[in-house]
Amino acid sequence: MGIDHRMSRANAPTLEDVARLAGVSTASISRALNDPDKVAKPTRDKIEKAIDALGYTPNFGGRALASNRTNTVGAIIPTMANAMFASGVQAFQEVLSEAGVNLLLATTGYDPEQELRQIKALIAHGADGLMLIGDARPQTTRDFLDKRRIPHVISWCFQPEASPVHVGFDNRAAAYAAMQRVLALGHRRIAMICGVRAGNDRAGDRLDGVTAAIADFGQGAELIQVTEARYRLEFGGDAFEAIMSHTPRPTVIMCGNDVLAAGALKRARELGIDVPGTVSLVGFDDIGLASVVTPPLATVRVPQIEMGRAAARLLLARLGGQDGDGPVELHTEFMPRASLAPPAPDSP
Amino acid sequence: MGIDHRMSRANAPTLEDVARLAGVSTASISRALNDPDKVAKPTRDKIEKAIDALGYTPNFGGRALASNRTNTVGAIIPTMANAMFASGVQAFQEVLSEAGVNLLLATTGYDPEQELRQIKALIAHGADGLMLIGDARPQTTRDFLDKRRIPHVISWCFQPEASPVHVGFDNRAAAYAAMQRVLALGHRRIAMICGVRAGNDRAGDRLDGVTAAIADFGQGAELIQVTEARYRLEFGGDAFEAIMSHTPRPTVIMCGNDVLAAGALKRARELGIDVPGTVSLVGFDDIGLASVVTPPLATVRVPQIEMGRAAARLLLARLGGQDGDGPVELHTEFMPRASLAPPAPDSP
DNA sequence: ATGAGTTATGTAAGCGCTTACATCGAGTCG
DNA sequence: CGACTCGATGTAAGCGCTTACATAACTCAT
Repeated sequence: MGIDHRMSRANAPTLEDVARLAGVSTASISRALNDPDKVAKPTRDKIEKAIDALGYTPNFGGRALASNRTNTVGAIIPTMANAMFASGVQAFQEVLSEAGVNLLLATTGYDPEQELRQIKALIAHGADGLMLIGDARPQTTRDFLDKRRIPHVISWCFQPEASPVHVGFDNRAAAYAAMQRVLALGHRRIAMICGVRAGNDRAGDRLDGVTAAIADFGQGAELIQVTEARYRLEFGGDAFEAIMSHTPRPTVIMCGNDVLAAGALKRARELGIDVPGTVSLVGFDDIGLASVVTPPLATVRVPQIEMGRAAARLLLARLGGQDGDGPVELHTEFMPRASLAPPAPDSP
Repeated sequence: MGIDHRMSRANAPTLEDVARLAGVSTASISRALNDPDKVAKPTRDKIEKAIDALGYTPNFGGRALASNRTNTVGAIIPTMANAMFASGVQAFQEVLSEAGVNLLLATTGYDPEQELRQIKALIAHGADGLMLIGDARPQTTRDFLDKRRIPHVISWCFQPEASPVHVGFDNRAAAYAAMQRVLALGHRRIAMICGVRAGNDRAGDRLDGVTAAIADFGQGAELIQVTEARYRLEFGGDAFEAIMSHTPRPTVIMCGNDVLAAGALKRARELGIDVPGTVSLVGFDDIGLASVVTPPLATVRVPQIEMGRAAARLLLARLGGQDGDGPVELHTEFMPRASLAPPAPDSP
């Protein structure tokens, strides 16, 4: 390894090499690189030629040390296995990339301790700022972000009293609206397969929205069962099976996200339970999956791409010293599809 | 921004602060941090106490500059929209994380120029090494990797003559094997929806495998149509529709990946074409989607997680100055599922 | 006891870059 | 035409860390 270093160092031209070749000072080159307007055109040309001739690229460590910035930001998400985060992060990265900023990515598996560990790791690795998902995190973590004055944005959630670092949508309101649509179709016996709520405010908010909509609706509507399940196909299936093995059965099952709903749907097929004939299914997120399964899943469309982009823009603004125009609220849309139908007429 | 810097600097304790408080030299602290065995236990304890008291964390730039390492590696993948890459990258990142290495992530959208740009960006941002997907890249890019002696691994592909930087599976062989299985069922009129081959060796390899298997099989088997399509649901659907609107129709369509196959399946449903009654469909990759759609997709299982892990291990080994045990070949498995059945008896 | 060998610590020289400040020359204006 | 301004460039002092080398404090066989 020592050898490697020496070799790469030996190979790598430094600012001083460029300066010598171009016949200017290192300061001018630095300026030409970082703030071209400060350097006269002819000088800039000489410098450019020298840089090309040597194949010079600035040394990252030197730059970071002197300027105290890395032009790198971190994103910490629960998992990439969920297409929703994957596409959001992709959009996030694309916007950063256009601004010459790179992305450090880490995952937590929905574990708050893991999140703090990753926050520390990314900061130690030089991230200038962070993008985090959701609002549920221990005080320790909040304190760390505050004390270290770490520029960050929080995405995938939005509360009426959101702070300027938030960019997302109101999970509770979206779930409330979806539930209203379902109630309007005539459903009264409702079950929910909810994501694990510990350390995940979105899961809790979605349940709250469903609960509140049912309560506000009245007319005998009732949430007869709630099962928590980790966001994986098979757990969605297990939860579905558990719910359907109880009497009375619900006429509709609201699911914490599309993965759970797809798992439920798959299990329904395996059990010979007709969807939506026997029971309707509603998902959340509208990932690609939702429209490909049979029947297609009714769900809530979440603007994943736009959210990733908006998060990137807000974070870049904050890093640039501006406030950005946060908080940013994005809107969701209920997508009625064939997995949702009115309850069968013979169900009381 | 200037103010921000001054503030964060003022707040941030340096090695010297710790040294003063602990009553030792900065060198000892550096050693305690990077190579604890070199420091006696009592000294280490004093240092630890001082670090805790000050809340010290090493400054990234200083460390990178002095040691010429960042403990950061980059991964450049075509897209995160494909669950296959998403889960591979997740596994990659998890292994790195355990080794205290962080991940810089960038995407190319399958564009070779974009790949080179991202390689340069990640290197400029201090990546010690890179993980790249596939073997198809312009000479310019290869030259850059060579001249700069950038440690890297190449994943998602494997050729018999693979170099030690490869970790993946043989796309051609996997497609060949799948095609053999399909031929054994009795199919003779075959079509393929192939990924875009420009800048994507895996797409080409898969087509080659299919072609070769058909040629070797003989017995009147014929590849009657090949359509290239970008890896998106709707393009898979379009290709399916185009293929099925020609006569003679194939009895089976091999698809370049599961996304194309799922798109084809969706379109089949919309067109009222029975799968597998009228035409069988075979995918590739075995992403979660494949087993959730109706009918479930016959496909080729690719060890995404294990590939990500193996890539990480190999890259870490190479960064550590060892050769690692590359190349690493991983194995695929054909997954027969309901979207594949023998051809209808009335088809000639 | 003594010198060689070993281990623990300190000293100080950079790593490559940015940037405050100094300098210089060429306009501009009274 | 001299004082002054202003833009372009150079000078040089760090930024916080690692590490080669020097030094000090041991151990232990002789």
